[in-house]
This record gives sequence, structure tokens and C-alpha cells, in this order.
Amino acid sequence: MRAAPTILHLDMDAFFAAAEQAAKPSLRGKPVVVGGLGPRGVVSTASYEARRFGVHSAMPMAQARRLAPNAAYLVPRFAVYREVSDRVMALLRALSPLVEPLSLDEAFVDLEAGGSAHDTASALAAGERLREDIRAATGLAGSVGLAGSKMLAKIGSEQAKPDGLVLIAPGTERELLGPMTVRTLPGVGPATGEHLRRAGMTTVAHLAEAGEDELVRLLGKAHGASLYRMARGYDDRPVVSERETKSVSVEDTFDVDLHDRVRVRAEVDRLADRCVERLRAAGHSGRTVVLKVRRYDFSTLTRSETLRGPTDDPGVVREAAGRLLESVDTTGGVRLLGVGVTGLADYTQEDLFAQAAAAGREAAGREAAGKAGDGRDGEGGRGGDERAGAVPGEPGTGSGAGDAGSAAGEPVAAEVPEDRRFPAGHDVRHAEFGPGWVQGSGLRRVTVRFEEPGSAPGWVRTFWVDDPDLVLSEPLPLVPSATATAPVQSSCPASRPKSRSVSRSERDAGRSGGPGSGRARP
DNA sequence: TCTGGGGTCCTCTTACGA
DNA sequence: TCTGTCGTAAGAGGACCC
Repeated sequence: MRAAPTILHLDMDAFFAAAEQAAKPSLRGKPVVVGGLGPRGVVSTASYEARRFGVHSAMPMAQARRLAPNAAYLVPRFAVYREVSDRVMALLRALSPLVEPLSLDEAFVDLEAGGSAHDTASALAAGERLREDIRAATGLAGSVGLAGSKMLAKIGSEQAKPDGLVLIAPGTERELLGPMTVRTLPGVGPATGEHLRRAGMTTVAHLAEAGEDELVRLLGKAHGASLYRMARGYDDRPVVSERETKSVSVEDTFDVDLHDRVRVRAEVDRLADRCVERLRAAGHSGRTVVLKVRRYDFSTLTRSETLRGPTDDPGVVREAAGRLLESVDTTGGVRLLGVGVTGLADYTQEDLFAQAAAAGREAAGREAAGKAGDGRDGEGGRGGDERAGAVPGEPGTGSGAGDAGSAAGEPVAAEVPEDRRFPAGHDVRHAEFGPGWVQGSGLRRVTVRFEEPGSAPGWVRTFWVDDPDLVLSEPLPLVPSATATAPVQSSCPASRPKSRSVSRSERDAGRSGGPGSGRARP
């Protein structure tokens, strides 16, 4: 650990939810929950307003809805978050070449390596300036921790939340850590926490007192030894800017458990293709194929097979995943399937045997498909409807306001074409009313709020999903770029003078649509 | 209708060749 | 030739993180 507090940890506050609030003026100061909106979705991020109702990340979405029924529920828009994240990371790299991103909203920076701080005063100044720059560039708040090690810097940013800065002065570490719960330390999750609790250790001080031998006995060599060091405030892990990817995987949880073996196999093939797409996009190939199966009872198994050489051939990965599936008992139902590749390389050494087998199987498959036609789906039925990941937030699973459900017997999602689906929270543009976002959808209708970043809270209108004037659009920047700083206020439809009330405009919804598309919302 | 998705790392067991 | 030992790789599962 170094003498000066020149390791900085940045954590953006309630990042996804804050970005949505910045993009959607009507949501500011209101509870916002971002996550999967399907029946098995979980919360990715809850705004601070939603947290007051007890909603937190990783909570099942159904539970969040019970706790905060009036919150806005939105699907994540990673393109938006990535763009904001890029701006933030660029600001960090201006401070130092040694930046270690942990996720879209979190990173470590070695200020000393960048020459931007060398003591407490300069570190504090750099931290405060960074927070101001982030706010100016993105409109969002980030919390900063400064300390002599990564662990303490992270603890500092946690204490600084929301929208603050905490510096942990050298020499105060043990005193600060002692009374904290063991869960504060990185690597102590629910299982280890419970393990330690049963051994009578609940605070960091207890761990330091227990001694290394006792922790190693309890938790194993690597974990026990590193935890003992951390408990005494020692953490010499360096900030690492380049991390090598070690595996690539994709997985899907299904809205309804799969029982049909043919359908399961088809999903495994699809996942293998997606996995290889990602693998290739990253410029990798891999040698070990891993199949993951979560069964109806939430028990999870993995099966893996190591090939003779690395591959990025979808046929080879499909074939290996298919072989692995053969060894798994799926009676009772499958909740989740995943396909991954590890043992990554940046070259391929094709396994000719496996390739030949895959080619043979594909040929056989084509033949079988010709005989069996489309009737193979068995009780799985209705094509891709069971797939949770396929159409996040599709109509019927939408957000609070427009969550119309599907009980009315009207045609629902399955009959709505792909380009006419409007996930809750996504940006749209209407030919007459301009930019807005999807507040909810269902029963072939979509409710749009016409507002944009920087405008006043906007008006709501409802349209038929097939209204030709309404299209999904690219996300708008949260903060106008430096080259286009003209005030958006004047051109914003939401701030244009309105002669009608919201309820009236809602009743009139659809008037602007083409012939046959304009019907009042019920 | 509790429990996502994409990762990393560690530990334990087993198989296998020298 | 048989057997025991050791190191290594593979395979599986668990815990953790954001």
C-alpha cells in the first residue's frame, strides 16, 4: 500500500436509473426501476427514490412491483449507458493512463501514475474536479473514493454515495475498517459471510484478530490469506488497465420452462451461434465449450468439453454443445440454457474431425427437417414466445403506465411484427409530435411521452402500434455535445404551447395517425 | 407465478501419463 | 510386468462481482 491516497475509485450513482431520469424529464425525482420486465426479470438498478420503497438491484422484478407499484419500470438501454460510460472513461483517462474499468459505471484510476496527484491535497482536488467534469459532460453524479489501495478507495466511494467524495487518510485504515461488517470486504458474499458468522466473526476486526491460520482453515488457502491481509488494511493489487478476456458466453432464461427436448436442442444451437458471433466479434477462438443448464428447481449444472484445438466455427460449437446436452437429464423442465467458450486464443486450429461431424449432422438435420416439417415444436408451441431474452419489455410485460396485460382477448405480442414492438423506455419519434419515449405498451397500443433531455416534462399520447407516423429512434444524447449547444428548449414539442390538457390529449390519442390507425384509448 | 446475464477465480475430484 | 506415486489437465461446482 502506498503512502499517499492516490488510488481513485469512481462509482456512478444509480447509473442506469439516473441516465433514464436524465433522458426523461418527467421521471426526475420519481422512483425508477431498470431491469428485465418479463415474469422472471430482476432489477438491474433502482433510483434512490425507488430504494426508499425497499427496491434494490438483483431483486425479482415481481417483488419490486409489489413494493413500488407506482414506479416507472424500464428495460435497460445499453447503447445509451455505453455512450455515457465512454464519456466518463475518457475523463478518467485524461487523469491517468492507468484506468481499470470494472463495469460501465465503475473504475479505478491510479492518479500517481498519471502525475495528476501525489499527495492528499492534490488527490482531493483531482477528485472534486473529476466529479464536476462528469456532471458537465453527462449531467450525472458520480461518487469518488480516494485511498492508498483499491479496496479502501472502493469503500470510500461507497461511503461517499450519493454524489460525494470520501478520502481515507493513510494511517486511519485499521481504525476505520475494524467495526465494519465482514461483508464490506471484497470477496465476502452471502455464503462466506454466513460461514464467518457461524465461526463467530461478524466484523473486520474479528477477522484481523482471528489470524491468518484460522481464516485459511475456514476458507481455504487463497481466500483465507487474502481476506486476512484485507482485514488488516493491506491491499497491494495494482490498477490494471488491460484485462485479457478469458471466456465468452451467452445465456437465456425462459419465461416458461422448456420441456420439449427438440426445442431445448434448438435453443442450444441458437445460443451456440450467438456465442460464436460474440467470440468472432472479439477476434477470438476457444478450445473448451461449456453448456449450462438450470433446471426447473433452480439447480444448475455445467458440462464442458475440450476440443483438440481452438475454434470459432459455429458448427463445431453447436455440435459440442449438443453432445454435452445428451449427458444432461432435462426431465422436469429447463429454466435457463447457456453456451460458453473458454480457453481463448486469437487463432484457430480447426478440429477437422469435429468439423466433418458437424457438416454431417447439418446435412442429416436438413433431411430430417424436410420430413418432419414445422410440427416438431411439441408442447413448447408458438415459436419463440417462451424466450425471455428475445423481446425484452415486449407489449404485455411493459411498464406501469401502459402495462395493459393480455386478458382482454385481443391479439397480443405474437402478432405484432418485430419492427412494431415498442419496449418500455425506448426512444421513438412521431412525424408530427417529434421525439419521445415509450411509457408503456400492450393490447396493440403504445403510450408515448413527448419529451427529451433538457426539455420540460412532456405530454402523453397513445397510438396504435401500427401507426406509420410512429417509429423507434436512436437515443438522444443526455447533454448536447459541445458543437451543438443551442438550447433544446425552444424546439422541444413538450414545451410548445398546448391548448389541451393531458387527459384531453390522451383521449384524442391517435387522431394524428393514418386512416384507420386513430382510435381513442379506452 | 421469488431468484438475469456476463464474467472471474478458487477448490475439489478424477483421469492419465511418466 | 505390475504397482504406487506424483504432477498436470480437465471437468464440475460454488462463490462472488457489477
